[in-house]
Amino acid sequence: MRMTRYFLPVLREIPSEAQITSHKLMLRAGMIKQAVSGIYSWMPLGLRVLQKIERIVIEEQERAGHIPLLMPTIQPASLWQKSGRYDDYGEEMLRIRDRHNRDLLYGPTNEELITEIFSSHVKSYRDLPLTLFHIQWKFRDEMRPRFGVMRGREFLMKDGYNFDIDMDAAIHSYNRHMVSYLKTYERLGLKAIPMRADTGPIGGKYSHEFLVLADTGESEVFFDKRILNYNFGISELNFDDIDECQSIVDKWTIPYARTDETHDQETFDREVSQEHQGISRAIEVGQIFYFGTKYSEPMGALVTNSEGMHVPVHMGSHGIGVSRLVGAIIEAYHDEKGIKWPIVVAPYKVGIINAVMGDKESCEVSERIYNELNNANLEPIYDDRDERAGSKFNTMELIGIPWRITVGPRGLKKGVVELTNRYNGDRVEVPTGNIVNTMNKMGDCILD
RNA sequence: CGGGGUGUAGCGCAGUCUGGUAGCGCAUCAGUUUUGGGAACUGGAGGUCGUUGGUUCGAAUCCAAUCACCCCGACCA
Repeated sequence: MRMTRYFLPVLREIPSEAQITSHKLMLRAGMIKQAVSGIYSWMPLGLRVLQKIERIVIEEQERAGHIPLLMPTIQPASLWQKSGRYDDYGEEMLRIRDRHNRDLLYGPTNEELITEIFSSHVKSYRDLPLTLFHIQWKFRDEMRPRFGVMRGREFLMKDGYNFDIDMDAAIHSYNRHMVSYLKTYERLGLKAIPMRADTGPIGGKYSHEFLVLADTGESEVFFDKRILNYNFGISELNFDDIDECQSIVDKWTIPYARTDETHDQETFDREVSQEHQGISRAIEVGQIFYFGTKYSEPMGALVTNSEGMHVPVHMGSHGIGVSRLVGAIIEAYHDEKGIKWPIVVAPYKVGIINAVMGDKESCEVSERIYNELNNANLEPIYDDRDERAGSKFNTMELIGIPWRITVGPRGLKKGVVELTNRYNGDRVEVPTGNIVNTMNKMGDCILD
């Protein structure tokens, strides 16, 4: 992308509405624009990041065997009346009425809708297990939205729902989700710790929240610090292997890790020695639930089991806050100059700075490098604006592009351009020829 | 929803106490000179001072109502 043709409304000054780092940086980097309290437009740069995260989430879901579909944002009130949640959900649910006076709502979650879909098509245990998911905008009319996309009213969420024949099978689905979530967060460059959680309005007995430690987090968490050394790794695993999933879940959930809702100081002291006790603020980036037949019973989601009996399916639901993750990643990856995107979610991978627009050779070499990187799918963004070099450096650092190639007469005299790593500041001079090779050799080392 | 704060140009702010018809920095537009860490000069454009009503000869300024946004709390992916 050429900056002269792009729409990148960066701000030099921090809008007064923002308090926390990620919100300030998202506004300054021109990623979002508030439409009204807790509701944002995603500007081109922000959208690219959002979509990259979405892509990773989808890939990991499909890898775990979960099936994508897409449900609407608007739902009929009647479904929620059937489950009994229409009255329970309260003011957080945005209720709407259409021209025929029918009661609708902007979905805060989709248990009812998915159960309806499931029950009208699945009748036999032979079709189980089944896990369906989608990534869709949700709306929860928070009393007090804040922190930008971290706590908006409208938010993008991946929510998935598993259907199993009995509790044992559903627990495996629960475990499978935990494993795939751990993998997803790790790919995104985040250390997310599963913590025992309250089930809230979703209901049920089993639930874990995934929390990323950050000073600006909304929850206070208590955990065994040794969990921080755990690495999921990228090794292949079989999501259908019940024992393998269970052992991973055990490893991650046996050490003490709880939010303030479920924290118990006595247990904490008994299970974790003083030196290993960790207390921190944290951002919740996902949650998984097993709730059995809470929805399948009232909504009549029955299947025939192997004995020919009609039984309600066992269900769970699972959410990843996709739009919130954008903020969470920035909280984890930034410095005083701006964002430092992990390369897997970076909106562009390489920024090209033409340091002297008046210099003919600089322009030619910049153009050539831009075209080469583009053709190699290395997602370059070329700052071809007629600006001072300093201004371009600052913009590139603010928007967090992982690699920067600086082209200018100083280097070109020696036949080199400067390659700078946003993550650690390392810079090397590289020959102007075959930049694509050089970049490919650099690999994905930004998460290390 | 309780408590507090703020609304003045795209962004950041001053002016409000003490009423006299709006200003600064950045951004923006034109031109010239510049050009490796947010350039300089010259000239220009841009504001129903959140909204409505009131007081007054006169309101950004005083009074009232209202709306919006932000912060602290209680609640949530």
